[in-house]
Amino acid sequence: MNQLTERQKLLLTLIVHGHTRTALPVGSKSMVENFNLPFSSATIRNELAAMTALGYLRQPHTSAGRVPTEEGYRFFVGNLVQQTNLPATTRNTISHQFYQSPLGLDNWLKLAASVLAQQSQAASIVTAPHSNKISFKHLELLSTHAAQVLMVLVLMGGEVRQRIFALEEVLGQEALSRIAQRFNASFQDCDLEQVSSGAKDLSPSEMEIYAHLLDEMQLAANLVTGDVYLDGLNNVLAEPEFSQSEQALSPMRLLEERTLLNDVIQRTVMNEELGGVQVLIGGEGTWEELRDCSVILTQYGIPDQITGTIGVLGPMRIPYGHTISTVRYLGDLLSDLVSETMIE
Amino acid sequence: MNQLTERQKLLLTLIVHGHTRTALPVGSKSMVENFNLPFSSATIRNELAAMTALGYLRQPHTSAGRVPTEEGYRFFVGNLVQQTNLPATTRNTISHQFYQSPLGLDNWLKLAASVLAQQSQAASIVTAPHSNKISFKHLELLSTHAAQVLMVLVLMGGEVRQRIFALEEVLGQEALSRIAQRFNASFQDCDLEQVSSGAKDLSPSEMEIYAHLLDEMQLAANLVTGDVYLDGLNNVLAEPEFSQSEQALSPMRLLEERTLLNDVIQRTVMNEELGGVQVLIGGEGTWEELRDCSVILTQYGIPDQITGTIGVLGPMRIPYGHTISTVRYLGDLLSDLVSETMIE
DNA sequence: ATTAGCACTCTCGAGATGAGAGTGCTAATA
DNA sequence: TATTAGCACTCTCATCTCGAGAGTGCTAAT
Repeated sequence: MNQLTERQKLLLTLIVHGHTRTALPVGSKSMVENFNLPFSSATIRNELAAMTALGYLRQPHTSAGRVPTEEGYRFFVGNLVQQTNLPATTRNTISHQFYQSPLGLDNWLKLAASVLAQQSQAASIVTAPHSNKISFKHLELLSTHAAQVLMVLVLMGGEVRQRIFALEEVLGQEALSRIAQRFNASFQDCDLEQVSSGAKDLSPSEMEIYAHLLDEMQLAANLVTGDVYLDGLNNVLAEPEFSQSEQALSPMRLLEERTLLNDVIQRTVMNEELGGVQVLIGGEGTWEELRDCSVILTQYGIPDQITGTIGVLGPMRIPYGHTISTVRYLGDLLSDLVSETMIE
Repeated sequence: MNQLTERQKLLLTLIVHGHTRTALPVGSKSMVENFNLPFSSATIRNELAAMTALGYLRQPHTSAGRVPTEEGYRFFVGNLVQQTNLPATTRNTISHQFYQSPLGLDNWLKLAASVLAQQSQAASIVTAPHSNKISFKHLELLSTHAAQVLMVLVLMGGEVRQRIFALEEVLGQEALSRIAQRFNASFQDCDLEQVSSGAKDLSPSEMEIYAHLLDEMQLAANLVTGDVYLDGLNNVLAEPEFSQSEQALSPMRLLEERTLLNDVIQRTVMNEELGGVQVLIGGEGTWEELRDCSVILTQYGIPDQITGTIGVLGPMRIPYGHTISTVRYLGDLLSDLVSETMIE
């Protein structure tokens, strides 16, 4: 690992900040002017040449200023970025909004997406929290119309799932309630496996209902269907690097297609740094669509029990310090909210 | 009302189609070539001049071809568009997808949005169906943790709403079930007004729960929170008229901001034509953001009971015939699905 | 090790130019 | 009278040139 001198680190930091602000390459002369540094532009040029050779900087063309490479950003985020805690006033404004918002997890998630988008001036992504291990909490069966039944299933963690189906035979509300009561008694706190092995002496109608119950739990376990809240798409579209609409399409696709998003989230949950916040810079060689983007993500919720993801997608020159802090703060906030409303 | 000759109608139709395909102004010479018409370009020029004077056509600049004006599109949609029914194979492909999709209204809505976006090559909008008159169907109270309670409320129409709150006093599951049972008995099929006037002899805890119940019903009645499913945003971004990212932002804002969307939907439900499908061309003087856009909407569900909206936002040169047919078909499909799963 | 100076390179915006497509008008034609 | 051929004219758009501006690398002096 090639170490940089302190002065080189300073220069890298300045270039990152400068380029973050202006979206333009930054050159030696302008650096001296703007930051009035204690050395001359020629000195800086020498340093920049060295860092370019090391792969941390890049020139869009001969005789332009320098721009950080992916490597450069990675080094910056790994070693140089300063972990500012969000100022107290900002924190208060945000938590106040949550306090004022109507109750309910989905409202909070929407709000989190909205706040994050506004704070980071980028696109935000919030996935609904999801129990890793599903377990049965409560079942309700309601007669709706003829043989049709509305099934409401409550899982550990407070996840509520509903399904409407029709039975072969018409059953009244009393009969349905009795069945629900029986299932509630036998499956209390059972996980998917226990429920699937625990069926005995069922009548045909009970068997049908049991099948739907099992199916719904399985669906919840795999949960391809988890809600995803997006906000601030226009922020990323407004960035100059995405001004040609083609360029903007690829990251947009990522946000719209669930599968890609899941892929990114799953592969990113590996290591723990920056207080659990993950930073993915420029696709990391894996995601061609993200060549010019960075993604900043964190998990929230209760580890190994019920977790969701909150994060941001923006241009590679996103203000890392502030964005990382914001993502972490909102992640912690959502974690608190989730554990408060958690069913034990 | 200025009537057009048959030939002028033909020419208008050709211009609309031509411009829909190419996004370019279409001129007299190219029309003769492409459609080999039985009259010369000079004749066409005369006609075009007349129609330009009438306000149906417009020249982006002197000596360019013609483009339909809002008026022109409106005339086209009002008198000239042919109501193609969707080809049977397309209909089958679509309904097959619904058949294959996992059960559940929200999945259907997502699917509808996705199918519509793909078919129309524009942005699709689907709002969740919403009961116009809220009425109580069933209440369930579950103890979660200490004094915390999960309330699950089922409304007529199968809408399920949930809320978590804490009581002053800790109540066991049995006590909660008893309260729920009592509420279920007294409020069966009551509407908001009846529920709000029907509270008598309540214990302090019951009073708390009752307040939450009432609040949740009120929330459902106003339903600012209704889910909206969007898809195909990239389709509209890909259109050449929105290639400068600024231009694209305004319609995007419309889609992201709930309020604007509701506004458009509400004001557009007036008259019935084209089989209930509404066509809003170029903002109609009211919505500046939609100057270059058209919106095609229809209501689905059961009129006056539970309704939602499905539609499309695209460039003004959207293929009206096909898009209108598609919106209508999907609206009908959703209506069927909703009434099938309707709670009486 | 740092810096002043200089020649050189590259982008970017401002005109200049010409091909192409389209128009309106006039006069001839069916 | 309706249609059409012909023509002069207009406007855009892509391409080109050209000079200003910003930045670089290198060399020689401090």
